[in-house]
Amino acid sequence: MDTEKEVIARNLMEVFYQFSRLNWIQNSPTGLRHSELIVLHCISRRTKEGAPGIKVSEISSILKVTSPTITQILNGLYTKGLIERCADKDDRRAVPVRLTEKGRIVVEESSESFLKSFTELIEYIGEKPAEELVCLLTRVVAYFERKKEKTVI
Amino acid sequence: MDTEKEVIARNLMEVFYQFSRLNWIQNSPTGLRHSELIVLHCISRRTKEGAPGIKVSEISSILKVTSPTITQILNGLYTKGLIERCADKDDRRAVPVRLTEKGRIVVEESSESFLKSFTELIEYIGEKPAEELVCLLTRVVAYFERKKEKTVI
DNA sequence: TTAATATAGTTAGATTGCTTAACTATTAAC
DNA sequence: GTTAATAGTTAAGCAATCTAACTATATTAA
Repeated sequence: MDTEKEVIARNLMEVFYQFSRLNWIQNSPTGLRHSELIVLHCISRRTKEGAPGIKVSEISSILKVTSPTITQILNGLYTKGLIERCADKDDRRAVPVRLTEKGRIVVEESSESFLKSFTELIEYIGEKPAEELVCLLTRVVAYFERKKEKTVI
Repeated sequence: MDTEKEVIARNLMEVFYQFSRLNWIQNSPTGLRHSELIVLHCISRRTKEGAPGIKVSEISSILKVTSPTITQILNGLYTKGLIERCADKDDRRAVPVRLTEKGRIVVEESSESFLKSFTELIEYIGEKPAEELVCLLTRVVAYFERKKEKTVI
């Protein structure tokens, strides 16, 4: 006989699974992969803050993936002419990247449709519930990340 | 200048990203992949309901992946001795699968630790908030799945 | 100053989790 | 009986990572 908690736990697992297979990142008309879009936005965000570029290690750290992962994604974006690689004047090892004009256009367009998609989601579930969702998911993330640390030790 | 909704939208995107990269399926001591664990549990659930086995198409439908995906996972589980393939007496095409004794043991052990992990999560965020989370995520899933249908047409 | 250590990024290879295409055997519909 | 649909399988391909190994550069220690 399941306890109340066990029922909730099962429901959580199930909805987590469903979410895990969700395409909340919409497909790009320009044929970019999801990972590429995310990195593009990451670069855009940083350069909007006034930085001349963003380094592989910074993207890697922000997105919590390894730098070879970022390098491969950047290679794709570079091939598609959406980013350029610069030289860092303080550190010859570093390779800051920034958007090309083409990249900026792509980011702008996808930002708009992205934002539209999410503001509509907020309208769908309500503003207060959306804020609540952010809060709850943040705590879920915190729980599992702390659990992961414990497991490692 | 960002509107309130845009701020919430950004926060949602960010926490969705973090959540999507979360390992809420814990690693199996027996070296099983996450996908294998999920399929094992799917089989277990159905056979607990009294069915003699579950077909590829049923798993495929429940988990919302294609049948070649399921076949490949089943191949792995079969190799590891965790499932057996049966003959369907009504339809010679169908291949119902069920757990071996070994598979039952694996499912039992992982079910326990799985459930423990999630009941602790529920204790962490609270029972009412956990129920709220199920509800909210379910609506998020519904929103994006409906949005996907629209896009296809 | 030189040597040892650490760091930034890259390439290559491997794994996982899917998908689609093509196929065979079987079943259902006409 | 013939045609169309279905169940499952195999093979190949793609996306999204990771680790290992490497080179060049910067930092630290001797």
